[in-house]
Amino acid sequence: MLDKKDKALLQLLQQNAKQTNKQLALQLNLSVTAVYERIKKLEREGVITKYVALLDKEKVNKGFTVFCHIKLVQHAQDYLTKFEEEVTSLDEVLECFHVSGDYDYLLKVVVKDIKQFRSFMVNKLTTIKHIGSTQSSFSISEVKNTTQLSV
Amino acid sequence: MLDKKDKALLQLLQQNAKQTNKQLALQLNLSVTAVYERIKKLEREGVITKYVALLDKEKVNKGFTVFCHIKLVQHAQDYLTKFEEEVTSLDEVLECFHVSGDYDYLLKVVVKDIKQFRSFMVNKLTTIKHIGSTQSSFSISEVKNTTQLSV
DNA sequence: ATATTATCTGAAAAATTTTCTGAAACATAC
DNA sequence: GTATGTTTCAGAAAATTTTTCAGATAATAT
Repeated sequence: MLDKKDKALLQLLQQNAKQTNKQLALQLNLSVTAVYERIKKLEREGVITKYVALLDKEKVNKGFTVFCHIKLVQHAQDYLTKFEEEVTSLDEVLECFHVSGDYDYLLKVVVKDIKQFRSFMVNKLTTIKHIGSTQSSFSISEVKNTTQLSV
Repeated sequence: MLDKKDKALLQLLQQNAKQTNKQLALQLNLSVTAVYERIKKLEREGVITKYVALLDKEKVNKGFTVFCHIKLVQHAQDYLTKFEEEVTSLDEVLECFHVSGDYDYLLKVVVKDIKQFRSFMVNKLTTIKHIGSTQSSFSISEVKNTTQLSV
C-alpha cells in the first residue's frame, strides 16, 4: 500500500509542504510527474488530510500552555457528548482526548498568560456542565512539539 | 503589528495552506500581490514558522496515542537536559512538555497499538536514565486535535 | 506642506502545476 | 511464450500560479 517512495515523500511533506515537485523529485529520484501523481494519490486516499501553516505561539500571543485533566461527575452518554461538544467549540482548547486513568479527559489549552488562563477557567471551562474536578499543570518549557508522524 | 487582514490571512493559512493567492485575495478583499507580500512578511518575521502536510494517524499505523507522565529521580540541571535530549530523539514522542505539578514531564506518544507501546516503554522510554516513575493514560478517543491558534 | 514609509494595484515575467501522450515494468491469464 | 490489463513512469505542452516590477495611494512624521 505505501511503498518506500511514498513514505519518503510523506516525510518530506511533513517537514516542509512548500517544496516544489521538482525539489521533491530530485530528492526522491523521480520525475516531476511521478511525484505529482503520488501526492494526488495520497491525498485521494486520505493519507494526507490537509496542509497547514504553523505559527509561532509567542508571536501570536499564545505563549502559555496548560494541560487540564478533567473528571466528569457522571459518565452517562449524553453527559459525555455534551461536554465534548462544548469543549470542541472553545478555541483556546487545541486538543481534547478522552483518556483512561484517574481523569476522563486531557485538554491542551493555549492562551496568552496566566491571567488569560484564569479568565478561561472561570468564564469558559468551568461553566461547562457536568464537570466534576479539574487539575491543571502549566507548561514550564516546550521540549518537543512536532506534527511529524514517523512513517 | 498584526492588523485585521494579517489575522484573517493567518486563520486561512492555518486551515488550508494550499490555497492560491488568488483565492486568498478574494476572501480578504485584496489584490494577489498584496496577499503575496503579506505572507512573505509574516514568514520573514517568523510568525509563520513552517508549512506542513498533516496525515491520517490510522492510515500510517499510528492510531494509538498515549500520554506519559514522568517523574525524574532528581532535578539536577544535567539530569533534565540529558532526559530532554534523549526523549527528543525518539520519534514516537510527538510532544514533550516540562510541566508543573506532581510529575515533571508530559509526553504524547504515538504508536500503532498497545503491543508497540509496550515495546516502546520497555526498549526506549524506560531505558532513559534518571526516570523515577511514569504513569500512562491511553487515548480512548480523540475529541479535538487542531494546530490552529486563534489569532 | 513635504518627505518618508508602508501598502496597495495591475501587468509582465518566471516558475510551477496540471494535463496529455505514450513508453516501460509488472502481474495474470490463456 | 504471448497476449492482456494495470500501474507507474518520463517528457512535452498547456494552464495556472508565483514572483517581480513600476507606479499609485494612504498614512506618519518632521
